[in-house]
Amino acid sequence: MSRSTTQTPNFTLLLEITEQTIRELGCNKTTLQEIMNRSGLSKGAIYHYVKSKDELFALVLQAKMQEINEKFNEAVEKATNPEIDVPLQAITENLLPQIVDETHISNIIFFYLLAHKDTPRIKEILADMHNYSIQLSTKWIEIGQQHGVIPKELDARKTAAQFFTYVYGLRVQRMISPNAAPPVTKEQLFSLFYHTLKGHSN
Amino acid sequence: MSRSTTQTPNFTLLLEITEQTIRELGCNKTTLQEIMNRSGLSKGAIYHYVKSKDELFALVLQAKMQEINEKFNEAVEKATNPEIDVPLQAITENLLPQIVDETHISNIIFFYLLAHKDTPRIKEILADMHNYSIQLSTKWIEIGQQHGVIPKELDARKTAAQFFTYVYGLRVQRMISPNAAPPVTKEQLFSLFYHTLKGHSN
Amino acid sequence: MSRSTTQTPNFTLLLEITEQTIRELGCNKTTLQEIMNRSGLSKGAIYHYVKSKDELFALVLQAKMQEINEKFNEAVEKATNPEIDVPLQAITENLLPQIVDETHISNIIFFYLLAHKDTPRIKEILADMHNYSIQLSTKWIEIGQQHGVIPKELDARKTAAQFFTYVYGLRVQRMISPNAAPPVTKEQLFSLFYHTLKGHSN
Amino acid sequence: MSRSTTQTPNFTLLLEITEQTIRELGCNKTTLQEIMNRSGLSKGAIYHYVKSKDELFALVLQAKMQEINEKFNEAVEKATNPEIDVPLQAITENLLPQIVDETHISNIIFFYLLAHKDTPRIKEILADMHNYSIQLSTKWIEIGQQHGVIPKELDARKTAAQFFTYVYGLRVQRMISPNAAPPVTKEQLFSLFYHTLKGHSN
DNA sequence: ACACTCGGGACTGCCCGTTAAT
DNA sequence: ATTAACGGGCAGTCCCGAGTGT
Repeated sequence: MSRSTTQTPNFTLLLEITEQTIRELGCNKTTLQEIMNRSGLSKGAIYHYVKSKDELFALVLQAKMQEINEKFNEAVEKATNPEIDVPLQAITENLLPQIVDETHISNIIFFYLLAHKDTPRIKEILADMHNYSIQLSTKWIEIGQQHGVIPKELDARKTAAQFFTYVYGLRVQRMISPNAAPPVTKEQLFSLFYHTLKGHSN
Repeated sequence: MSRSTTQTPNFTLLLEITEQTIRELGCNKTTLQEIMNRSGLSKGAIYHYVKSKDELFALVLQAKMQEINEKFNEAVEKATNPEIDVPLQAITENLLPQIVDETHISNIIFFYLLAHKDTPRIKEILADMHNYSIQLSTKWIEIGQQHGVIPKELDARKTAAQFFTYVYGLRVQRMISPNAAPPVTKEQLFSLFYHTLKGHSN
Repeated sequence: MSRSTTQTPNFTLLLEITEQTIRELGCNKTTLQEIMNRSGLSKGAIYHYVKSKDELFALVLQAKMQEINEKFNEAVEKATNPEIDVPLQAITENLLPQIVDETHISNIIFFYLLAHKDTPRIKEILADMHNYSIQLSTKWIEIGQQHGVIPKELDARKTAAQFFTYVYGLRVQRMISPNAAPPVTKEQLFSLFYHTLKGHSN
Repeated sequence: MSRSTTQTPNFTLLLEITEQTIRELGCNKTTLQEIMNRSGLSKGAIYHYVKSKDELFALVLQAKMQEINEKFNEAVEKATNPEIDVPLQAITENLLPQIVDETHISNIIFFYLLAHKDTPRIKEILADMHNYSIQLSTKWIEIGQQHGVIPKELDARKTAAQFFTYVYGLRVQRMISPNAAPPVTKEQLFSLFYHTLKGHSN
């Protein structure tokens, strides 16, 4: 899949249709047949863009991550720009929930892929996704440290990892009992985060 | 499936074979055909005991939980018996790792089922499993409180839930990057646990 | 199946449940499982009364025929009793429609069995059913002849056969296009019948 | 299924094999497995051409109808061509028996489908088949009227419908008791036909 | 580069019927 | 007379690749 391929209208369509279908039917019931019907693309066409159904799903997930990344970079730019006074907490309030509270599609795809991790390609994508998240989070902590909001002696990367452990836990819990656990509030998340920070040097 | 059915030799065999096969091939590649070949049972026989492949997997998981439960009860009996001086920590050391460090089959099945939670029956089993774990953990905390090891003002159930959130997170992380995250040691787990206890009243 | 068996409460129940289920779901979707669920009988119990699912269906059909037979005999009794003046036409008007206009279950079962006639047992039952119908009809014509309503030179049996050929045709047509063919009125049927009578000596 | 698909060698093969198999084993015992074995086609290949086993059978039936249609058109051409002197009766003698005396496969498939008419698709095909037959017959009667062999005051379509009712009846009877009812002779059929014509205006 | 038809093979779940035991 | 346990066949679904055209 070349770079240029990524921008093909049909490929974009494919991704959108897939996302929409997963949203409606869930991953398991989203068959190639359904995607074919909805998109008008043929099986051959789909497999021209993508090596497997799982990879297709993974690409949808990646696209979602891209979006978050862009928003993050914008926020970072503002935060690091001394001219603009954006407290770190603002980032937390706007951005973190998106990462955590993924009731939406990313979460569904994520756990679908997790169950298919015996496919090497999937495992790889999953690991990438994880590293990417950690990276994002790390950077964010570092900025906090620069601003003096987070103690500088912390290992940013380790802290990020710790934090994400909890986030994963929250996601699982939400999947198991969606109503039992109320959606995480900004406040909870924030306090949790600082708690993680202070607690462990691990 | 009546209670008596559970003890049928063939049913026990079925569970064992399934467990073994999952261990070797993973959930996705564990086909009914393979189980049929290995166990010598026919498809009809299997479906006599079980309503679907997913339910079969879920039953293996439940059986594993049963084992843990029994061990737990034994431990509790010793812990509550004043004659026998078994410090609470012993439970933690022996039992908790089993719950958390499930590199083994339970974890694999768990995440397989999580990806199939759109099947109502599976969702149900998953919720049961969760509640069951929380229950176990709650009881364990309460014993700790009776022995004065754990502060009595804590809400045992909430604490247990908190704790398990983290445990789930650990499991996910281990699945994504098995080598990145080193196996959780007893000490870590114990400290984590007490940390959770102290931290939140949430 | 002994004679006594036929009166067993469970057997009666079985027949009723089956009939009801066929009425709701049609023959093809009426599975043994469904009948088991509804009746509370186990598979073994059912197979104690009946040799196969097809035979079960056939028995329901036979039971229906029994009912018609009884009504017929009552009518015949009245018709042959000189004291009671019941014109032959009364029989025609009340009884024939039941035989012909079987939008109801008998028709459904009949054609279901027809498609399974390669099973010797079914073929046999079907033939019985046919002969039985002809017999009934023959007797009816003969009564008509005794009363002078039907010309005596007709071969009652052949006429009955001819008549039924047409009736079968009507049933098929009704199944293929239920709305196209309007329900046969008493008048039509009666005229058809007399027409058949007059027409062929064949 | 596009028009071109219909001429694919494999599709033609599929139809032929299916027909042959039904001829040998009957509809119920004609399994996909058997067709796969005989044709060498895979299940995927078959389901590429056809949506279900029933549809496959229906297509065989349609193909048979096509054949009759072509023969009919040839005959019609000769009959309407004043140069060629072909009495109408010739058509009747050669063609009608084919329609009626279907001891062969069409009849078997027809009643198989009739028992599966709860599938909407099948019901549709069945209705088509019926209309098609009526159309054919209607045209044939009209030609007869033009040639002065059949009284012009008859409603051709209604007469055709009446006629087919009887034909269906004959088919059923033949299926129930093949030996009881001797194969319909040309003479019988012809007489029946004219009888139908004269009798009803209905 | 892009698209599609055709085809292959694996797998699940369903369903009917049988048998051993009681 | 009734049940649980069991066997095995079948249809339909699905993912995917091979070959073809454009």
